[in-house]
Amino acid sequence: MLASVPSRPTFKRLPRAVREQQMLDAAVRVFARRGFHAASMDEIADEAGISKPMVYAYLGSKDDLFRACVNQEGTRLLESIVAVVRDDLPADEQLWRGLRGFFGFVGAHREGWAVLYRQASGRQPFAADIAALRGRIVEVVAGMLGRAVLASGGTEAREPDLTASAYALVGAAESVADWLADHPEADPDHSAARLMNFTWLGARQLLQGELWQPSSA
Amino acid sequence: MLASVPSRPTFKRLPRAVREQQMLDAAVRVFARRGFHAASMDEIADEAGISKPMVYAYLGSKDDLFRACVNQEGTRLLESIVAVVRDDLPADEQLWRGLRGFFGFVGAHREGWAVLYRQASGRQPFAADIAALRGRIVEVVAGMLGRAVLASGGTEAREPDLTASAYALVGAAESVADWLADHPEADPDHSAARLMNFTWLGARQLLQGELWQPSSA
Amino acid sequence: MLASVPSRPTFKRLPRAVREQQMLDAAVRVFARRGFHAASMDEIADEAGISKPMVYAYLGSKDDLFRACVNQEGTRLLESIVAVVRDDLPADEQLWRGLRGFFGFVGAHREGWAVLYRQASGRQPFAADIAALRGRIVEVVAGMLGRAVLASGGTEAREPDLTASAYALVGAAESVADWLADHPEADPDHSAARLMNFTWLGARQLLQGELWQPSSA
Amino acid sequence: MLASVPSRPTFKRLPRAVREQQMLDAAVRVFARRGFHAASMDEIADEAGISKPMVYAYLGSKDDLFRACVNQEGTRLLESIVAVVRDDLPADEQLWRGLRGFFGFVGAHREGWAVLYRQASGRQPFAADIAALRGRIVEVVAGMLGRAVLASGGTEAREPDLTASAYALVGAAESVADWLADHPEADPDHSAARLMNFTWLGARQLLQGELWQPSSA
DNA sequence: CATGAATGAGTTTTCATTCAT
DNA sequence: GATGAATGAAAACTCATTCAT
Repeated sequence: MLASVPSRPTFKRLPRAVREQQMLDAAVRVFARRGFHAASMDEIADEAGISKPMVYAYLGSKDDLFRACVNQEGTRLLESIVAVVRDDLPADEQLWRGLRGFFGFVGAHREGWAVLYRQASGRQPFAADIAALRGRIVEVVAGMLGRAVLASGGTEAREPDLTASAYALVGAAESVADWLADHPEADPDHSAARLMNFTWLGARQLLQGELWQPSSA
Repeated sequence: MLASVPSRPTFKRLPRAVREQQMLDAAVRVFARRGFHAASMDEIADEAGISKPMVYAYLGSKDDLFRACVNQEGTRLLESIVAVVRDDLPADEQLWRGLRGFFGFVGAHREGWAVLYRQASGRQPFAADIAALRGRIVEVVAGMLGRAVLASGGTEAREPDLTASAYALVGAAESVADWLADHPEADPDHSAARLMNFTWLGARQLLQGELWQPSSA
Repeated sequence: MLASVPSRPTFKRLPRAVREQQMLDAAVRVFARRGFHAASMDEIADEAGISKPMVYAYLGSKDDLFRACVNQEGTRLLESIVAVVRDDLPADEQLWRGLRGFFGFVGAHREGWAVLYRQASGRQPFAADIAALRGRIVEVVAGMLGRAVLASGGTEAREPDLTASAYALVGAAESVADWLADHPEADPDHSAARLMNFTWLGARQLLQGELWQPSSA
Repeated sequence: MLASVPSRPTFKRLPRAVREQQMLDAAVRVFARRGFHAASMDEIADEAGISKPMVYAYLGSKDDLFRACVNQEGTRLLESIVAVVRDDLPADEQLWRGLRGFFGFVGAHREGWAVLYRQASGRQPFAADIAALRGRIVEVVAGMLGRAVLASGGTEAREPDLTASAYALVGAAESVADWLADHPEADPDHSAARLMNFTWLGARQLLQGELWQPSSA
């Protein structure tokens, strides 16, 4: 154990898979820190400890690279949710676990979230990727809501209503998550619980037929 | 008659205030269309039908210009909400009107909304401005929520809870607005009502003390 | 006349037309000197005594710029030929003048010739422009050949034969011109005369019906 | 039988000469397709089905490689002509065979021809190589022309005249070849015959002393 | 008041070339 | 013998910003 070779960090000639992952991680950090446009390939290469041509050789153009980041983080996010939801649990429990998974991801991967939400949502070429991701999440959430309504004795809800409610819920979650990402001292589980209550009680009332009516036109 | 003032159409030489407004409006459009970084001063000048040096002379650097846009649109948004809310109305009516005001602004000024909300891209030098403005909006919404709760007989809610709920509400509203924009056949008031219900019923239950509790962990 | 202002070369703020011409001329020189790919926009800007962004502002991309060069020099070449050919002259005289115009241009505008022939002929995006230019020249030459044949008592030649002969003649001329461009000491008129003889006598014999026949398959 | 030589298909580990030839052929194709500057060593290595370092190990730098291509194709072209010309044939027959050999090479090795001829792009470091090679070709053609003239009873022609005629002939041939490539329905031998006639009759007349004289200037 | 002309600095991207295995 | 990994250098193109008129 003693007098071993002074282990310099294994600098050069790593296998492709390793380097690619290093680059992706560096890219996520830099995109989150600067935003897509302000991020420079130079800075990303620096952050990855590699030269720029390697980034291009392995991951392609800046757009390709960003898309790869979005896909990676998107997949991680989805997995964070899906991993904890189990079909054999009661509906409310499913929703609760999904929310915790979501907020847990945001709390633990601020950078990934910034890439997905603050960078990609608005930008033309990537908006589609994000929309697709959000669509998949909405689908999952709508399914959970539907089962939840049935379970709590409601009549079967029309699908458009469920989808719209899911959009609202996902939007609310995104917004809260965004706030969470800027407040590291906040507790993700607390946010999850608050939103769960909001959602669960409101949705239950609403979908069970109680309605608020505007008193005037 | 000869040598009289050559009456070129008085297109140009507008008073400063008018020109500044033209520029700001053009800038809002371009920033919304492209995002801050991708927007070029050239395109903004073009959109305003004026030459670039004028933009610099009147509104200063690109950063200054963006800040001016944020302030203008933020003020407009706040006014859209405040203008329709009247303190002497019942709390739920206030919330309903506020929501419609908000929805109305987002629907009618998507560009302004994009500038205010979508540009929350992290560490730009004016991120503080945006954060402050979003803070003020959330504050207003939180205030409405709080009064609504009190009015409907709830106990006074803690402020962080209200703020978080306001974030959720704003996020839900934006998400629904996005969905609306993609579904022109849908009725905005229907969406507004659905969100109102969601909010009102959920908030009422929640803040009146009923709580959903996780059954485990 | 005396004590005039020491006329520093009028450096800056030239009107657009002048600057554009300066740039085009510089570009022709650099493209001729280095070839399309090896020519850098930096060097072109330097040669024009202007900064790179001006080149892009006025003439567009490197491709655009090159195309502009090709068009300018192509037009000049065509004009060099057309300007000296007069329809009321005998056919052989027309051909002779056309050849002299062609070789005269090449002798006087080596750079333009290099741009047209050595750079543009092979390169995919510009080959079409050159093909069109060559087509127009061939057309003119075929017309001259046709009238020449008629004038010297031949039967009317079939058009494909004329076109093919014109292609051969133009190709021959291009090749000789290319040689000429590399031998500044050579006399363009001498080359013109030699090719004229070659063409005129050969074409006359050929088109009057005399044929060389291979003795074996 | 166990532990015998693991018979991987003997694809790789070819002897050096074979590999070198593969590389040269690939390089010729790529240089012809893209031109010298636009051709990348990557594409050449790919086309040869080998890795880049091998190209460098066997054939040296890009310049070296191009020079090798020029030499190979030049030799092949010369051989195509020389192989079919036999000194004991009549002069016109020699010229005819030479022409057909030339045409045959250009038709069958357009890539080689492009490398040799179209890349005459001025001042590259190996312009000298190309010029030398073209010079040798022209020399051969000029020789044939000269012998043809003598054989048909003309006075000995001056060498510059022959050289210039050879340039014209080569240029005419290339131009016709280009035209042929665009008109697949045309008969190559027909074109060859037409050019032979053009050349033969014109040259005979010209070099036997008949001259066209400009009537003016 | 208003603008065409001009540029320094920085961005993405590519390429010939070389090591270490 | 053969190659995947790696890079320095340079090229095309853009942009915020400023004079001189």
